[in-house]
Amino acid sequence: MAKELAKAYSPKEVEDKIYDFWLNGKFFHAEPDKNKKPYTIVMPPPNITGQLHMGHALDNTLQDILIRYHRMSGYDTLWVPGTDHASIATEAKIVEAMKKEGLSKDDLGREGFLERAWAWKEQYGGRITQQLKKLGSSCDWDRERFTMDEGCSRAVKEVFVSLYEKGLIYRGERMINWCPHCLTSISDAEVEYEEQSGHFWHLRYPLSDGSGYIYLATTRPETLLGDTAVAVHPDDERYKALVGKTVILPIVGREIPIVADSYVEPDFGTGVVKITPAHDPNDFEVGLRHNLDVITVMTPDARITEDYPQYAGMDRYEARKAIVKDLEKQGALVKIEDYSHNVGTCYRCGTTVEPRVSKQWFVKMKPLAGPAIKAVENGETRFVPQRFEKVYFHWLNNIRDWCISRQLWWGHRIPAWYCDDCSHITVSKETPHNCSKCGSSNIRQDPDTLDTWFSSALWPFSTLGWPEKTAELEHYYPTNTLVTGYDIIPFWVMRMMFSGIEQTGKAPFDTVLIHGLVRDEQGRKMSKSLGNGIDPLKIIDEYGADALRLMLATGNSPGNDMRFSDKKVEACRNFANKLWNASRFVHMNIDGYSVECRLPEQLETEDKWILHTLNRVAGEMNENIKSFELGIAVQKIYDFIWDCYCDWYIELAKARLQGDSAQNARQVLVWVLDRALKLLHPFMPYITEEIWQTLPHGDNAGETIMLQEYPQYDSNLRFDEASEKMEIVMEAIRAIRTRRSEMNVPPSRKAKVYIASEKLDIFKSGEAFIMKLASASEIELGSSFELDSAVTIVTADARIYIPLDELVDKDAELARLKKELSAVEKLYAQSQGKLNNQGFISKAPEKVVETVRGQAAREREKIEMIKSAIAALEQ
RNA sequence: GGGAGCAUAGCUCAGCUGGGAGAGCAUCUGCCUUACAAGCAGAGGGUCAUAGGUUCGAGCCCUAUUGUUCCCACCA
Repeated sequence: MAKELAKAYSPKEVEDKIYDFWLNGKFFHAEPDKNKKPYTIVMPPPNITGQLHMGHALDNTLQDILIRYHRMSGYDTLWVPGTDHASIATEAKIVEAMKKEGLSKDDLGREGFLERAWAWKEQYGGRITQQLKKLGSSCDWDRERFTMDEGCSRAVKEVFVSLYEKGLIYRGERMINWCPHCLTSISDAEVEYEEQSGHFWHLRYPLSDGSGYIYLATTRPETLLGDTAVAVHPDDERYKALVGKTVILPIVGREIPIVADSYVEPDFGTGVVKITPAHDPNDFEVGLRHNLDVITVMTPDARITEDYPQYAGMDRYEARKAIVKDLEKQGALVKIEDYSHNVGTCYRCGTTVEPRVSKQWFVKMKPLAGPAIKAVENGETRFVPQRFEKVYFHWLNNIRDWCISRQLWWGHRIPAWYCDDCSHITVSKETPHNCSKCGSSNIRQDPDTLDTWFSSALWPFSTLGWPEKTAELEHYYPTNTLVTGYDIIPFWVMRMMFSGIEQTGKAPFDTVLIHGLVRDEQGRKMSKSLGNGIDPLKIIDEYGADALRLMLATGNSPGNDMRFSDKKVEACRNFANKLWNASRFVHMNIDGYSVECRLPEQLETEDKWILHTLNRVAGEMNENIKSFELGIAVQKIYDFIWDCYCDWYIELAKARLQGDSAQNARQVLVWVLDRALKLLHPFMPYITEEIWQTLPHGDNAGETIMLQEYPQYDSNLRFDEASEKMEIVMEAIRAIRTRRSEMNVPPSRKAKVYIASEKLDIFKSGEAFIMKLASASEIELGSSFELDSAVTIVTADARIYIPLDELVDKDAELARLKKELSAVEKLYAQSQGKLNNQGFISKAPEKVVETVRGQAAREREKIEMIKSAIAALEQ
């Protein structure tokens, strides 16, 4: 059922239609099939608040390529899509939106707020998945999940309780990172450090005994209010005598001890550090070692507490100014120095974090990290590229306990209940009514929720039904490939690894394919604040999803960042159009004839050449894709379609389509196109499907290219000899074209071509092609010619003459030939040099030596050809 | 302070386990050759950052250097 194809490919008219066709056909859907090997990817769930950006586009393009490839290669292929509730990011957005209405969380209350959050999820949660569909993502939408859906919630409780019972989750008062804007704790991984310029305030604290001062410097004078000691290094001779004495804290007037602690670097500054255990993680540690008081001087939103009436209510920075001023008044300020240092900021809102002591829930990491490290060390899971192992190992080796409680409402509520009567903590999967210890019914659930990554860490198995032993879990777990950017290895990959191993005994995937960032044209990170983000949907709208996908897949190697540019997408769009027009050509020549997608029995040299080439490409592509060299793979089919199929085979076929072997040519045209489309399909799914639909197929072909068998290398399609013959003819054609072009002879000016060669049969069979593709008016073959004046062209296999009399300058021809001769002689000398080198002959592999011998032989032949051409010309 | 990446044509980048440097874009020339001007046929353009080393042979491996980007790190 052939149909008319439009003149230029128009993705807009095709893509949505095809996507619906795929959806209606349920082609993306997977059911566990024990007879097939599974191939599974779980999609990194985008945030429900998110919009599709280039990073998603890249991530999902790579996944879709792998999924489509494996589906076509006969695997039971499952791609699980879904979204993440993204507790902190979503809650922040909702709070922001509420603020515009003059509402706060407390106005709505927990219930009201959650109602609103779910409504938000309903409204925006589907947006990004819609956008993913535009890309052509072939995920199983019937299995779409959400990190807060029932199944995931159940898995979260299961894991929390089990880790708690094993003693791997505990509640404790620790120094944590606190975001004064989001008003919640955040984990170490969620702190981003940035260089900030600030000051170094040099202060002096008077010794209590009035014997003098101790000098120190700080970047945060406002924390002075909470100082409970001053520390020096135990070996520091300058201060040895002072240890054990006390100083009077300026402004506050508190008497605090001078302690000795090796944390202090004697060489830095004065070698004295003020210790504020409540507001600095190191000071907290020092405080523990010396039993110091922990005095919190700031409220959760980083204002000074009521305990210090002169500063109460001021935020950190106002307080800093005021305190510096007061210090100056008291004469405690010695000097101010400019200083730049690293400051931790909240990765969501950018606010400078405030280290804070508070009671939180933690996951004990050491016991979990070990097996996760081992799984990569022993190859159960590997990183591609391998170097990212180092990032992974580094994080796990230096990991500290994971703070998992968040002072947020949107998220999985911590399944812990506190007893008002006996203060026992009841941790349970089911909501308890009584304290598990004293039986009291006065129990209250912990108001906090879990870090959003706690649920995403379970994603590879929670989405497959765990903790139930479902058929899905059985069949599809462990999953195969995890595709993600290097930036979330510490957030997610690592946590999925230890969670998967701890809960299921198996690492959640065999391969972690890491890709880089998509940057803007100038190489900058795309960001909202720079406003340099490029909307993938706009690009799809303008150039088509296939063009975008091709651009993202090409010229990009695993783990490396890439730059986005319209120019590149345009080039990819042009390729789509090229393919489109090639199939238009095929249609023009098969429509009206009865053509099957089947190779004819009688294959011509050019048929064998294209089949041979395509076959090689198919073999290589399979290898490349298996080793995740997707960019290399797609480049090969791109080159094949454009350079081999369009620029050569179609042109060669034109010469035949009028003659006796037209029917055979039609079949080869169709067959090769069919195969090429299949090879290309994972990369450019829409256009390949659209074209494939219009072509004749074999009887057993299904209704979609998606489910065709991915072409494999086939030794029956190897035609070395015919290919070499074809290359000889092609080389002659190229050589003639080059010479004509150099002399500015337009194609319309045909000229007779004389070919002198020992391989006349080859040129004889290629006559028609030389006529057509090298603008020959007539061809004469012979062993040698004597022409008065002619353009001389030499290949390794032939001397070719074109009598373009008025364009020929005999001396110039001679000069040109001599120049070429010396060039070839130079090459020949190089080859001979190698062959004369005993080391090369004895140590280089036989294959390489053979190649060089071949080169030398061809160079030798070419030299002979040129020499006899020169001789002929000189007569 | 520790670690990693990158440095190849004017630009953006490929180059898989070492075996005679590639693509796209840009530039130049000539073409409406009946699928495609989003095209066709050609051309020019590279001491593969620098210096050593290993090897019969290095863009690729080793060492050092320079430049650049990123990640990690509690020097107040």
